[in-house]
Amino acid sequence: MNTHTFRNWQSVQTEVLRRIHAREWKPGDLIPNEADLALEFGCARTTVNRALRAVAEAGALDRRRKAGTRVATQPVAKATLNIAVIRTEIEDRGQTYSYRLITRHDAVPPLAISSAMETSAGRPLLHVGALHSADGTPYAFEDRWIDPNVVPAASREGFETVSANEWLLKHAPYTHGEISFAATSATQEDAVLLQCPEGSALFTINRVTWDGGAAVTKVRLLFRLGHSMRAVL
Amino acid sequence: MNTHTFRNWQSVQTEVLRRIHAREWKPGDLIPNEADLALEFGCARTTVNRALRAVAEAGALDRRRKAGTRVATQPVAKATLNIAVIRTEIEDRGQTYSYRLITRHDAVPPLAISSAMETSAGRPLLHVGALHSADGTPYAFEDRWIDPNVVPAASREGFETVSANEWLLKHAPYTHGEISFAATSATQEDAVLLQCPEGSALFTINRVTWDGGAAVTKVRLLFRLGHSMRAVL
DNA sequence: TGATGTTTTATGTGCATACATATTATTTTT
DNA sequence: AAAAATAATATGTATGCACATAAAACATCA
Repeated sequence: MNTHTFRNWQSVQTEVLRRIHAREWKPGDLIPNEADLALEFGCARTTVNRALRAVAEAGALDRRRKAGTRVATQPVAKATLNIAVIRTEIEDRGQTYSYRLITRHDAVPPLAISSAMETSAGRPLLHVGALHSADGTPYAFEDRWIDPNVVPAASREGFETVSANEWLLKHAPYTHGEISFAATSATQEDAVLLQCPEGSALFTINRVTWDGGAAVTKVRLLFRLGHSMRAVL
Repeated sequence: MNTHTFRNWQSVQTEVLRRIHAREWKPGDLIPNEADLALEFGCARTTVNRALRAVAEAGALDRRRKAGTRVATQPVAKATLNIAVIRTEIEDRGQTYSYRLITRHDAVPPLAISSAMETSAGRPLLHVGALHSADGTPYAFEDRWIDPNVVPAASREGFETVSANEWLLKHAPYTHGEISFAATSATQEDAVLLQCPEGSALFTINRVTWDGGAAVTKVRLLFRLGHSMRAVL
């Protein structure tokens, strides 16, 4: 049949994807093992392994030791979002970025914040509010809590010219984090800041970043109506 | 100094991440080349390569042939979203899923749709509207256009019991797609369907999937207020 | 029958080696 | 001095081999 040989892992990957796509290997099907495929493709098992691993990482194959490799039944689409600094996000679109600090003070956070950050309830944290604008129009409102015990340098930073969004990325390392996206209605306060009607649908990002066991910061970003976040599948 | 050897790529990866995190290798820094690291870590260059490749894929390193490997200056956070079928999304939370087809007919789509799908302006497509519910309460409204030329079988499918969301994943292969997230205000029609106040902030997903050069389907998913989409960083 | 141990098997990984390839750095030529 | 050819170098990848590991399949025993 196919006398052609596949000399590199990319071409093996392409062929594997083609077979999945052409339904030669149907969802749920167990595909031949690496050794057999290597024989068929005329390459080393290592090469097949590399290709199958890549396809599996992309979500189209499920692999388990001994059980073998099968075509994913629920090809859970994996979208990789690139979350950049707001300033560069705006500048990359060719718009002019401006920034305005609104509040910056130490305060005891609401319970929702202290429990999400796993800090003791009564301990004050650094609270920063700021507005990011694109071409003069409000773009996003940043509402952030920072733990000064975790990032002592933040207490000495005014955040008057550099946003916490940007400053933290540069000065506060983190090991992991959680992010969530939602739609929220603009409160009266939000509406004033973002210069939009009260009740507007705002795209909202909530993020908590951790450095090991301690929360570094929790931020809520409110984007003006019309904002959308894109990704490829 | 460190007499310890790193025998596997995961431990090398951990050590590399530690150094980046501890600022031993600062953002922008050129790190030692693979051969030197292999020597230092007491393992093969292949192993170092595997580890560095993984870290680079995660976004913390930038690698270029001959130029070497350097710590990413803009650690653009990459969040990987798992977009599942709505039914399983609901069932995985232990809720009861129900589905109701609202409309299904051939129609000439608005220009916004036909141009996004790159179909000729006047050609009718299959239009499906359906409601997904969790524990009896409306959860998401699905507004979908399907190209019957690309998925002929869809014309023979009633979508009365199986949602297009689920049916397409099983029957219509795709090569790639775009997805975007936004917040929109509920129109009166949306409000009735989702049983929420008019003007409510709805989390919205817009997705177009392609099979090679042809658009398979374009879908708009409106989620009830309160819905959020999570990911880890 | 059910629990427990053993074998088998497919994937996962490490290593030495060789060569490929993209870039940068250097040298030569015009 | 600019352009072109050439060398040097770090990453990228293919291969054969060996062994690790998880988990299914099977056998054994109470």
